[in-house]
Parts: sequence; C-alpha cells; structure tokens
Amino acid sequence: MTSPRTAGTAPRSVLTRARVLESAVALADREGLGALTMRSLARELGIEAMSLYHHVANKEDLLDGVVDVVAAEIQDAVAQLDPLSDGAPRSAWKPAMRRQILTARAVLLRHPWASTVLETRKNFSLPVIRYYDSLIGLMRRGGFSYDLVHHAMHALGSRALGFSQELFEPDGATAGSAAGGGTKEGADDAATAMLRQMAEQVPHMVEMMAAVSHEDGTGSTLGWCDDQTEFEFGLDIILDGLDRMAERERR
Amino acid sequence: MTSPRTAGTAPRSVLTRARVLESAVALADREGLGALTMRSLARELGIEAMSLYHHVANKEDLLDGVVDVVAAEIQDAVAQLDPLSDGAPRSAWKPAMRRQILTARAVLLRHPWASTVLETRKNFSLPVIRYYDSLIGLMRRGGFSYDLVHHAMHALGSRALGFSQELFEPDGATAGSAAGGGTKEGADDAATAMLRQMAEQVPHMVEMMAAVSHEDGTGSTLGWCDDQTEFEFGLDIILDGLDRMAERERR
DNA sequence: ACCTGAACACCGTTCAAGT
DNA sequence: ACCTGAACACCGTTCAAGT
Repeated sequence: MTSPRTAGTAPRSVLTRARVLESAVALADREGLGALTMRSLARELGIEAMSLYHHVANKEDLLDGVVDVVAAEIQDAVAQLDPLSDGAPRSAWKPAMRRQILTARAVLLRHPWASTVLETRKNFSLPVIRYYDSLIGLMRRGGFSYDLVHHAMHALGSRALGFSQELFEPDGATAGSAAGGGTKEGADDAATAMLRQMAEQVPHMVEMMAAVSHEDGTGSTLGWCDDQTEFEFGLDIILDGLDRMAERERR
Repeated sequence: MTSPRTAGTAPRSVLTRARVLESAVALADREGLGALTMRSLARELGIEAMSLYHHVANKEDLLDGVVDVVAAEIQDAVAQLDPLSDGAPRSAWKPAMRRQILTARAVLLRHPWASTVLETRKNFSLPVIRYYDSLIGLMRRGGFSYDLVHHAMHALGSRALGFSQELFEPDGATAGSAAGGGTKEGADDAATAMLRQMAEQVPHMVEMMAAVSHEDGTGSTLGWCDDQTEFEFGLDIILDGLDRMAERERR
C-alpha cells in the first residue's frame, strides 16, 4: 500500500509504530520498566534514539501505546472465554465477571510493570475502554441500573483490570524474621531489639503477623501473603456487595 | 545537646532533617511532586543541593521521610477523634473504622501528591504501621480473627489510608462533550464523529455516561463523578462485607 | 562537622543536517 | 520521507576541596 521500497532492502526491517511498541513491551518484560528508556529501546531496535520520534510523539505516547498492546492482549484472552448463553439467569453476571477479571489478571501477571503504567495514564485508549464496556454489559445483564454500574466501576477501581493497589505488602524476609528470627547472627540482636520495640508500638500488627504466619501450609497463606488468594477475597467482597445492591434495586 | 554554635549565628537557620522534610512537603503541596527535586528543594532552603545529603541519604530516603510527615499528620488527626468507649458493642468497630479512614482521607486530600508517593514505598515506616495497627485494633474489637483481619487489610488496600486507585476517571470535559456537545465549533465535528464511533464500539459505556450525566444535581453526581461519594460507596461495600464475615465467624 | 562547586552518568528532547 | 549526530536542559549523585 505504501510507496514501494528499493529492491533488496529487507522489508522486515521497516520500522513501524507496532514494531516499536512490541519491542518496548518485550524490553519491559525482560528488564523492567526502569530499563525502558528511549535510548535503550532504540538500542534494542538497532537504531538511534531520535528515530523513535518518527513513530511515537514522545515518551508519554510510547507508554500510551504500550498500554494498548497489553489491553489488546487482555481483550484477546477475554474473547476466548465462553460467552453468557442467551438463556442465562440474571445471577450469571457475577461468575462471568469474576472469570473475566481473573483472565485480565492472568495477562497482567505476565507483564508485572503494566499496572504501574496503567495507573499513570489519564485518558484511556479504546482498547481499555472496550474492556470496561464488556464489564458494564455484564452488569446490565445482571439487572444493574446505570447509576449502580457507575458506582460499581468506581468501587472496583483497579480490580476491574485484575490488580489491586497493595499498600500492605510485607516481604517474605520481614515476615520470616518476625515469626521465627533471623538467620544472620550479626543482625539477629538488632532484629530482636527492633521486634521488641515494634511489639510495644504496634502490638496488634505484631500479633497478627505471628498468628497468620503460624498457619503455614494449612490455609491460604503460604509464606505470608498469597496475592492471588487475597485478590480474589477482595474481589468477591465487592461482587457480593454489588449483587445484593442489584437485588435491592429490582425490588 | 549538640556542640554549641558560635554566638551570633541565628539558630533557626540550622538545617535539620525535620526542616528538610517540612520544606519538601511544603514544596510538593505548592508546586506538585514533579517540582520536588533535590536541586529545587535546596533552592527553597537557600542552600546547595549537595548539602541535603547530610540530612537525607538520597532521594528515596527523602521520599520516605516525606511520607512519615504525612503519616504523622494523619495520626494527629485520628488521635483527636473520640475513642471507642469501653462499653461499646462489637458492632461499633464499623462506624469507628469508617470515621478513622475518612479522617485519613481528609489529610491526604490536603496533600494530593502523597498517595503517589505512598504507592511507591516498599517498606513502611513506623508512623504508617502505627496507623494500620489502630485499624487492626478496631477490627479485633469487632471480634475479627487475625486471619480475617489479614484478609481485610488486603481487601481494603489503599482505601485503608483514605484513597482509591481510580482507573476510571473521565475528566469533566470529556463527560460534558459526551452528554451535551462541545462548545468549540471547529472541534465539534471531530467530537461528534468520535462519539458516533465510540457509540458503536463501546455502547454500554456511552449509554452509562449519558444516563448518569443527566441526573445533574438530583443525586450524588455533580458534574460527573463525586470522588468523595464514590470513595465512601466502595468503602462501605467492603466494610459491610467484612462485618458479615465477622458475624459468620462468631457463630 | 558541615557545606560547596565542579564534574559524571544518566534522562527526554530540539535542531540542523544528512541520505 | 526517514534517519542521524551533536547539543541542550534537566536529573540524582560522587568526589575532592573548602571552612
């Protein structure tokens, strides 16, 4: 369709926006979001940094595009789920929505940097809005008023896309030293002292960590926090609450 | 306590970590997080950028400290709430927690940049953990097992501190043009065309925006989204769900 | 002990120049 | 039309030097 190239030039080397975005996703997957700079992306593609500006307006536009790639991947995965049958009861909205959100989550888990980028986008691109649209459709099938749908989208927040803002994510090391004690002898005294101090200042927190850590293997908590379990827990609270409200609306 | 200074040197000009952090908060409040750089902060304090490194280890440490300042402010505000009376029933945990979280939110609304910084902290400082500890204490008063408390903290996520991750935040301009039509004549055709295209691709979204926008003034939605209302809606869903689970645990 | 200036190794981006 | 190299205006930070 475009102007023909001189014969002999390998056509696969033609740089397109799509190729730039694909490379950006691959780079972020491999080396993290911090490694995604205009210069490193150019190096990845074997060109100069400035050449990127022929395909993306600037770095913000690059990040917008990268979100589109991930959103398209989510849409593909969701499209392969069994659709709701025509005769499905109203209550079917809930398991369908749960499945769709967990599918989106599975995609995001393959791109751990994506949630951070999603959070920083102000205006959403069509691929993301389309995904939201399908969620809205499911709630309408459940009998939700548009007003309730609107509240529901806010209540879900980032959970609609399959991730949750974790402000409370003690790493394994901290949990381990709190439950049993450190392995390094040098740091042991310091850790014990800190623990004693913590027990005074934040008694409930220390007790909770001890109580939950002790159930090793028996319950949902493997080491300390099972992200998937906690995500589903929070999601189900919201879906159950919304379901109850939709029922109330119907009466 | 420290070595005496030569007489005549104004003592208030002595740079301390506390003064550095205060200035950082003031700067971010006034000009936004983007304006908080080591160089601009130094200028604010009338010193060279490198002098800051005598009071903070690096920029991450500066941001950690700035979070502490905000967390302390939250603790102060929470401390002024009426405590639960000794004879309060178990059910009192819920309104108490709601009030505490909304108090934290009021503080965060005065520092709009703070939630972004909070999200990027990995390890929490004592002031933040103390706040969490008080929430845990309230749930324990409500009869929660530590296991349920743990799930609850994950389910609340950033809402525990008074903000929610909004992925779905159409700005007023977009909502306005969707509901009524643009004011600029030049962009009008383009907007209409885009709207027509959107109506095909995301029908539920477009209908929802139209439906909710039309209730102007009658309900919770002023222009489009009332952040405070939506926050409380989502918070109440979670608190109600947790309350039901705690009841189930007791039986 | 505290503060400074110059310098380094990065960013994103502009611009004039190449082909 | 597409790509390039040098350069600019920023970052955070290191280091040797001042007092």
